[in-house]
Amino acid sequence: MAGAHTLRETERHVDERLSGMDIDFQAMAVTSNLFRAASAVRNHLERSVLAAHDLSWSAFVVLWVVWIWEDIETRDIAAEAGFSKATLTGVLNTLEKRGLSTRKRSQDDGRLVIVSMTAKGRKLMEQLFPLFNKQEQFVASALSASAQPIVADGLRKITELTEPASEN
Amino acid sequence: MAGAHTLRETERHVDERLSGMDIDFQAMAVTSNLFRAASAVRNHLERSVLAAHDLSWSAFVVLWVVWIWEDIETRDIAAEAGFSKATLTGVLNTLEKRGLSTRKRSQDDGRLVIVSMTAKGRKLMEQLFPLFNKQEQFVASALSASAQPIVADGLRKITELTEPASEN
DNA sequence: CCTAGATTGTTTGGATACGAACAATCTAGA
DNA sequence: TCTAGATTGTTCGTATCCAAACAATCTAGG
Repeated sequence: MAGAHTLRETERHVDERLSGMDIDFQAMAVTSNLFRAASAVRNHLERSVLAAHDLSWSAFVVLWVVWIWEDIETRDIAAEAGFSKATLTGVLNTLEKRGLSTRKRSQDDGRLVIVSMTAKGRKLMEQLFPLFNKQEQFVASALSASAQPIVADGLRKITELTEPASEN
Repeated sequence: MAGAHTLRETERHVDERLSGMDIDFQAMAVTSNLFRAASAVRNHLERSVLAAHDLSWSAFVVLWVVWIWEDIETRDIAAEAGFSKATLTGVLNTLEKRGLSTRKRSQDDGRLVIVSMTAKGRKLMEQLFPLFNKQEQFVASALSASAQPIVADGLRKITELTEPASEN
């Protein structure tokens, strides 16, 4: 993952390569660093926290959403977690098989399915999330105290700007 | 993708849910916003630019890396693009099938494979990248002029901190 | 009450991604 | 020179993910 070139080398090389074109390098740096950072951080969290518990990234995300919102409808999980309902079906099957969450049909609306955590799932998250957050602290420690809220806020604004209004 | 709850609602709900625990909310905001932003931006770029040319995300990334570095070894592409060499093999097959790139064995080292672009591939990138960059500008426009370099720089620091030293 | 359309979760088929095993090639040390 | 180990790209098996089609259910309008 590390790359034969550092980020700075890459940026310099790109600058030269595109010198003739009318390119916004600042904007390019924002997005390309965004993807690289997200990938690196996800890998880091998977290896440092999730792997030991044999949890995939998406399984953890779903577990997290259910833990936070408690008795949540599956359509909301998909929206909250950021992937399709088709994917969610598979993840919920896995979580259910491992006894971490359960499904039940809504009584108000027969189409809806409500997901809730088992005691085992809740216990896992209570144990896991502090470890996860420790690594999140490590990640954020790359930023100065003053930069942290600017970055967090900037990322939120980017999300709000680019996230489509509809879902699936 | 949009979610039944806004980011602010989610953050508030999470704050309440975890109020008893010793959690670094600032760090949590940084990482969770990071993933959400990356996902939203990737979707936005796929739909607004790549879909019309029937290019997958990773195909575009590989094309980009090859375009920038020109006659690059596959091991470097994988490192630069951020995914495994197994994945890269498949992507290069696709690109080659569509006549956008070519492979040739290195003459210095029989194990290595050198990738270069075809004229068709180069033409595509010269047409495509300005459009891509226009959308990158749109993404970055979510940030104030003063925040842009702070965010770009912060993301780079996060990458450098969390990216593992070795690869594959 | 009835029914056409909308909504939801699942299934299906196909694309994408990775780790492990493998063959080809190179390198270092005797 | 020869060989054991390292390195590289590909193949294979498996897991993950999505769009489209589908069945079940709800809702609005007559």
